[in-house]
Amino acid sequence: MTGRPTITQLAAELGIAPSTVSRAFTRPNLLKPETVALVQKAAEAAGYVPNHHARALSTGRAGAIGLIVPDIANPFFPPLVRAAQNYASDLGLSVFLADTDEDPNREDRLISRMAPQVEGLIVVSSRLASARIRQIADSQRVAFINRDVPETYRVLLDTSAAIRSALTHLSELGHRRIAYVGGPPQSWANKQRHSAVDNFSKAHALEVTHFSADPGTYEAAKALGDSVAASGVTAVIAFDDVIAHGLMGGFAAAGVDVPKDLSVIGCDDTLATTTFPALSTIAVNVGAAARRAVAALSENPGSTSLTGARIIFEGTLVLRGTTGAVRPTSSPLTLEPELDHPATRRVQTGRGSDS
Amino acid sequence: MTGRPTITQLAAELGIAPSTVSRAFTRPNLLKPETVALVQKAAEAAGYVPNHHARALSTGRAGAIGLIVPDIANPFFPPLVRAAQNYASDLGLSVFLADTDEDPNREDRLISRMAPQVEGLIVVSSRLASARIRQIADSQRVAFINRDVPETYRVLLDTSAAIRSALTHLSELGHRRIAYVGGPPQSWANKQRHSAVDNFSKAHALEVTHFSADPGTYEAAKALGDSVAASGVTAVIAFDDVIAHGLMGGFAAAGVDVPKDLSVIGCDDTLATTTFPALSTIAVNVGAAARRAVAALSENPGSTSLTGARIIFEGTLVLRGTTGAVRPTSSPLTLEPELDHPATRRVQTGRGSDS
DNA sequence: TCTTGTTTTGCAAACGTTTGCAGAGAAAAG
DNA sequence: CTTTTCTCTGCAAACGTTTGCAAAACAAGA
Repeated sequence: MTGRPTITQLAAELGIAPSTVSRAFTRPNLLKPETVALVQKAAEAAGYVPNHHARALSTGRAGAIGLIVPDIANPFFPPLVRAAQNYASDLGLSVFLADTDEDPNREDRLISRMAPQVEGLIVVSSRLASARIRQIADSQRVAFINRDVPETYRVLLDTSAAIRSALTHLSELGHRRIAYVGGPPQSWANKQRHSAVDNFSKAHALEVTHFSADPGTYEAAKALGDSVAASGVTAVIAFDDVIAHGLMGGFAAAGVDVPKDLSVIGCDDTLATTTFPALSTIAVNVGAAARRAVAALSENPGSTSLTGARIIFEGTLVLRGTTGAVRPTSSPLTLEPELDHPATRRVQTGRGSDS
Repeated sequence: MTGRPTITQLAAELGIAPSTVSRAFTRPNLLKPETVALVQKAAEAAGYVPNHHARALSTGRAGAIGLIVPDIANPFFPPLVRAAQNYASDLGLSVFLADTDEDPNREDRLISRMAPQVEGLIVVSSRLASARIRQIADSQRVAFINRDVPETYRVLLDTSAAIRSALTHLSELGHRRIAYVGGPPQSWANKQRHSAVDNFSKAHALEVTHFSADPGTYEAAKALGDSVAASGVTAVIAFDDVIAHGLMGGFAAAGVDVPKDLSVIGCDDTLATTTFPALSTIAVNVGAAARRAVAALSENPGSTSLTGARIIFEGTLVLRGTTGAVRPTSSPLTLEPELDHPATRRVQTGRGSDS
């Protein structure tokens, strides 16, 4: 009828003051237990639910956080938003979700628009320039995931140690020539993985060829399959599982057997068991990262920005079915032969603050 | 310093009334253009952003909608939330996302908790009982997707026509014994697809065996691979692409070739191009459904509930690489032979209001 | 019975907007 | 130069909470 009942209506009905009703919910220990019970019964009966907006206006606390991701359709993100949402829910917070569509401008707009109405923001895999990020972090409560800009609050899923394990493992299997197939070039994770591969290889006399499946899609990776197979490498490390999966699709189409002809290791463990053979990959604790970020936002609700921090969760190598010993004869596969040693295509090796 | 500037502060600074400032944003045509410009400049300079909570409190419009899904990690949902979010954003609405974890109680709680703070709710693939749904629909503005309860506002992705096409196609290829591998039993889509297969088969002398990959996961489906292969069917229609994918995993492990030994057709077109061979499937317009639901919520903002409606978007069969002619000799595959004609396992054929 | 102290409740202001109503000018009409 | 009509702006109340402060009620100590 008259819409949802309000605290004032409840109070009138019970012949008590609105403030008392309010306190029955927010600070019941200040009230006589019987009063609390009375109010609760009436509230229950009337179907009263508190108005978040009024509360937010009064307390200055929004009761919500914002979560911004580049592309929710990428399988890396759903588990993350799930974890964030669950944990936020436990803390009594709702979560606004927004998708930037990989567009930095959209991301920037989204941040400005959401920031004022929430307790804080979680920005995952930001595509913004470092300078802008620092600027934002100065005036907004925002936690970044997988973006490493100094003096911001950031939680990072670090795979470099796991990548080193992966490379030593490959090396023990006899692999000497490996490929790294990168993803979105602006991605911090991509840069990080790229250099992890480079550094280790340099130190251990492995020869690495770089490829880039630029938008990071299955199709892009699949299209790269032939070139990778023909490049003479015997193992490949992919930026993430969807690229690994795409490569495997390309390999299968080209008749290249994994792991007999080529070993492949993915990253993120998003699809691992859904490929055949099951994908060896680097598992990464997105849930922990998400929860850490949520927790950070829920603390110190007063402050206008988060104090800088660099939280790291390390990934771990998990071996499944796509890695094996190098073929007895490591002679090139029978594909249209390219240049003997194709000039190793280097894809941006920048090691700035957000590498 | 003093936090974000407010309308009142802006007004004071400019020596005008708060209402004028407010109108400069909400009804600029009521004001002298110069005044509007003046206010806008000052707002820009001061970094003013309107406070959504205050606005919501004053207008009674929340400026946000809620989106509730059973499991964001299931690849069916991300494109849907993406479409919903994009369209909502165009309409100036934010979106709250929540995940019920397939738990009806959690879903119920979530609905009650979110409903009061939003313009309306979109509930996808609800696992709630029909009676409860009707009850909710009576008092809340909620649009359901893929749940068919009379007198509610619901948009349905109807695949039955496409399933008929799929079956006639299989039939033309010579298939006579097919399997339907179902997903979550409470799912409307599952019941609908189940009966579509049944009805058509009955009418066209196809023999259908039912299986259920109950929680609907890749693993469950993969584990079912052997039984399906051994059941003597020559084609299978899966509830969705992840089940189809799981089955293909199982088949691959068992040495069963797709499509030579067995044809498979998925549903939803969520992974289609990422399998090898590429999965034949039924494409479904989740984006349209999501947009329709958002639009419904944004209309008639005054009303306390949505008027009943049944919007249908039909799926279409898309043939890729997993369907082929039945094998010349349709003799049973060489797996441990089960009973000759395993009693067709029937999985819940209920055709109630939410079938 | 009168203090004094404690617990429980009420009053009223505040949070930042929006909006109906009315007042002030300015323009148009007489 | 009035009167009327319009355009523009201001006043103040309202939205539903929370919360500092003070009043009231009660209990305890004297």
